[in-house]
Amino acid sequence: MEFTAPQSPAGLHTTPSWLLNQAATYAGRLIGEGFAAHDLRGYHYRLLASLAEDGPASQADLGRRCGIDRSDVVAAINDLAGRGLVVRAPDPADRRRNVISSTEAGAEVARRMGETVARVQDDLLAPLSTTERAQLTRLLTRLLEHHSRH
Amino acid sequence: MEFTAPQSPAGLHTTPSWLLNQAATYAGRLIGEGFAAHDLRGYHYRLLASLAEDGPASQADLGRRCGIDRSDVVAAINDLAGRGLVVRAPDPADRRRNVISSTEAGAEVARRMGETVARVQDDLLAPLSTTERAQLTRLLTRLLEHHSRH
DNA sequence: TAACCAACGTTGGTGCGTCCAACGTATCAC
DNA sequence: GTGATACGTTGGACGCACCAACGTTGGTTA
Repeated sequence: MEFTAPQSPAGLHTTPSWLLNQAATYAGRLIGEGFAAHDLRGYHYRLLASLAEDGPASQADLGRRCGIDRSDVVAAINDLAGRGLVVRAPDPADRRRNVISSTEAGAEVARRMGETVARVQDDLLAPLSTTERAQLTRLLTRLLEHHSRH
Repeated sequence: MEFTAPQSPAGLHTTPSWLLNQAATYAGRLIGEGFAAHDLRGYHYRLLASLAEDGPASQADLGRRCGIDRSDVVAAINDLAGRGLVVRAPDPADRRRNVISSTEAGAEVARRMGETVARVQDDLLAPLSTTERAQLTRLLTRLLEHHSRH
């Protein structure tokens, strides 16, 4: 893949937030291309993966689990339901809620997209040794951990 | 700042591209808030910083220097010119081109936004030691370097 | 029981960053 | 001179993230 990095401003080349942004943009491009093969996007994968891993949930809970706004969950679930990857059923115990469950087809798509994601990691981290990959993962995890507990 | 990290899908918690995306999103939020104080956005900063560091250039060259599409450069330069931060003048040597130069005010705004960016780095990297910050920067640089030379 | 507040799904809209296609104009290489 | 290329510009698209508001339903408290 052709990835032409911006040349400047030179000062940004050593600015962590810029490097982070660039690396994430590149990773996102790889991921996006991989997902395009399934004609789905990031939101769909997050939802399918969450359903596969943690089971059925209301839309609001799904949104919280995946870090997606309630309103965006609606649209994504519409897409997934339209393709039979997910089932939306009213919750008899609480009529405000819809219970979303993955279908067999949905679980299969989640599995294949997961493979795509795994392949992308290898592409992305190709220049780093195993130790360095762990280092990077650890540093990023620490960063996020810290900022999520304000 | 309140940053509520998504809970799941659990598998993503250790996926580098996901961590990268999350960290970049958070950094972008910090940067965006800082820039909002100047009523400007990322594109504007990149352009102003590039002009300050590497001097005047045509819009196309600016786009290449900053990694911004030509068409997006047009709009951003319109904004900057409208605020007197930048001057757009036809290039006498090549009538296809506009030469964009930073004004004094533009240079000053670039400087102040640069300070904002520096402050954000400190916020962002707060949980990491000096050594770890250098490590992170090095790893990300290696990553980008590798992928930009395909 | 009635009043109130909170949570749910949904609609519609905003913003930023990125990218692409197409046009008319100007320049360069042959 | 002709054809390819670069330029600025317009107008549009997409993905992700976010917000305000509404009607409906549920829980809490007076």
